[in-house]
Amino acid sequence: MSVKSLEELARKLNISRRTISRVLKNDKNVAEETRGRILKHLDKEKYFPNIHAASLASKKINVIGLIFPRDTFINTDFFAIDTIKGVARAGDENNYQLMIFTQSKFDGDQCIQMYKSKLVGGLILVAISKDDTEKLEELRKHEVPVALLFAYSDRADSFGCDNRKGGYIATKHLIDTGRKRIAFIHGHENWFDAEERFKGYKQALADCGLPFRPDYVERGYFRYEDAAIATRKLLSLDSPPDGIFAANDRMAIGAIKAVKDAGKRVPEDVAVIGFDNIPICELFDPPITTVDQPVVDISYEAASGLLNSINSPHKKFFTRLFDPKLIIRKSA
Amino acid sequence: MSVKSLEELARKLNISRRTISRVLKNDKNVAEETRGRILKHLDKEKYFPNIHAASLASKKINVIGLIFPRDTFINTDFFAIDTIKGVARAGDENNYQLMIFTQSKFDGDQCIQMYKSKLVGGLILVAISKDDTEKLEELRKHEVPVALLFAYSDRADSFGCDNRKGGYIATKHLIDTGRKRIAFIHGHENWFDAEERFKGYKQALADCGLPFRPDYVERGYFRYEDAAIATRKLLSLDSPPDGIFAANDRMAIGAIKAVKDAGKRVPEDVAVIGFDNIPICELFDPPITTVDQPVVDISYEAASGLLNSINSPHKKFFTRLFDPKLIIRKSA
DNA sequence: TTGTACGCGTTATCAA
DNA sequence: TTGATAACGCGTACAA
Repeated sequence: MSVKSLEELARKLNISRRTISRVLKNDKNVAEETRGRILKHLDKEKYFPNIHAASLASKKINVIGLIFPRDTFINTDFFAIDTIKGVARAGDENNYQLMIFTQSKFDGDQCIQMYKSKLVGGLILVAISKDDTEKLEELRKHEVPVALLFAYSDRADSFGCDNRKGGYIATKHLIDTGRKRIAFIHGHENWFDAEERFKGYKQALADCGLPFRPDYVERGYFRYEDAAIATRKLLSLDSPPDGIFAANDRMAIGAIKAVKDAGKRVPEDVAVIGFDNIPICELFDPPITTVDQPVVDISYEAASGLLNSINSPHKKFFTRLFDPKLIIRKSA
Repeated sequence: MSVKSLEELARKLNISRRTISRVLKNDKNVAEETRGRILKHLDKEKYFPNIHAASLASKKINVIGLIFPRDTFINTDFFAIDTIKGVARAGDENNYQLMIFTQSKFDGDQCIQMYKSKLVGGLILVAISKDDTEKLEELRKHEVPVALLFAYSDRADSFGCDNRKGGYIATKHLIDTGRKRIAFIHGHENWFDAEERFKGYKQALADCGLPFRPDYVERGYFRYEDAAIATRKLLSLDSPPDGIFAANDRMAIGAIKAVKDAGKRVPEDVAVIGFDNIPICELFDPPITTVDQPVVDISYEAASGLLNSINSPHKKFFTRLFDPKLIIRKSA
């Protein structure tokens, strides 16, 4: 018992489309008697408004897109779900649907295409690299509403974790627990987050009067194998570190493995702290001390921000940083 | 330099909309000279067809929906990304976009709503429980094209891993490596997968002439804490098991922890095998032997199957099972 | 080979 | 309070 259009309903009830539309939209300008009659029919007739017709006529789009470039998946897969949760929640609350796109690498033209063809009303770009950030200019020209998630630029509203602070508190924790020779395992070049964590690391060292030693910095490219290699290198130094801050948890795991393999103990001989608080941290042996990013919250705010800028476009962009949280477990 | 409709383009070129539409659709019935002229303009004018107008006119929808009930996220989060990858790939290949919905619990009405309102052309339902499977009848009545992913019913095409075989090879591996007293840590009631894995477990025992002992079966509800409790219980038996097959990796981790905490070694004293091959397995200490489901492939096929049934609806449904693979690491 | 004109199912303006 | 009617932008049967 379902009816395919307002028109059909209207004919059945001998009432104009417009009036039915009014009751559907809760418009008050309808006689109670008429409203009742329509509602009763609506109950048993099951009418589903055609979204395309509505969008076409109203020029409104209740869909936002979430873009995951696949080449960054290596770093984002573990929080993709939390991201989706946060964005979906904001969407639900505002009656927006969520469309997900995974691109092999960030593709600005495709983004413009999706917007211009009215597929989406705006886009959330997840963890695009510094290079990709340049391409935002193009999107801006086309007035595509955009929110950056875990990426930063002055060409779009940006949402992320205060990674510098995170790097600071991680390093500070190592210092506070008595470590004097603290190494840093760096992530990718051109990656905002690792860069900021590195700055926090250096700042903490400086604030506490510890020297910054370039030989205590190795690249691990966010991968645990590379972090293990980096760690072996660090351990073979004349004066090996007694604390390691890895720019993400995956690398912390690699570091811990390397330390163990070298016959040393974590945290007694070398303390290791990570970043991200991925699920494995809690289950690992030893449980990994790390820095937590409130991914769901950040994503929720990014989506809310996007919806906001869809409804009231602005030219002046902002960056919103969320506080990271130290999670102390056993590895440091 | 962008033009908002075919109409506008047509006026600029003094050519009818219909002809432009023809070159856009690669229709051959266009004079080469005309085609060239149009293409040249298209280059600089940047025209993006309005998707809603197209859908409205053609009655075709190039969007499929992927539904994740949140109450099952505890078991699905780790493969959600792989699922999205597989589905997105199938979509890309067929020019379909992907829309994602996370429902707090499976909501058939909302599914019907999305289909009837033309938001999506079909749906992939991920890991809905046996109970929810009942609600499919309603979707069928409304002729919603549906593919079940990691769930099974004779009311819709179903795609998943051959969990019984998986349970069989996991148990068989324990037996083959000399274990005689093999326990099973069960998942949730009403969960297809755990049930099937359990059947495989029993089958393997039977085939190898080992007795099935009800006291060797404990529920772990897919959670690692509960699995740890279950394991403690198992270890306190008069004749404790020397091998444990946990219905998922999360529980395998709990089991391993409990075994270690009891002062025993894995795998020497108790071998532990899991299921799913989640990322942590490889990184865990010891690395966890488990059974891998080809999640991306299964998802890809589910999506392809859905697209297929959108284009040629069928009343007779099928179930397609994919082969699991034993991944031997150190825990068993 | 090209073009006309109607239909798709809404929204929204304006008049009754 | 209600109802014609014109958009919205594209697809397509049919005609030229």
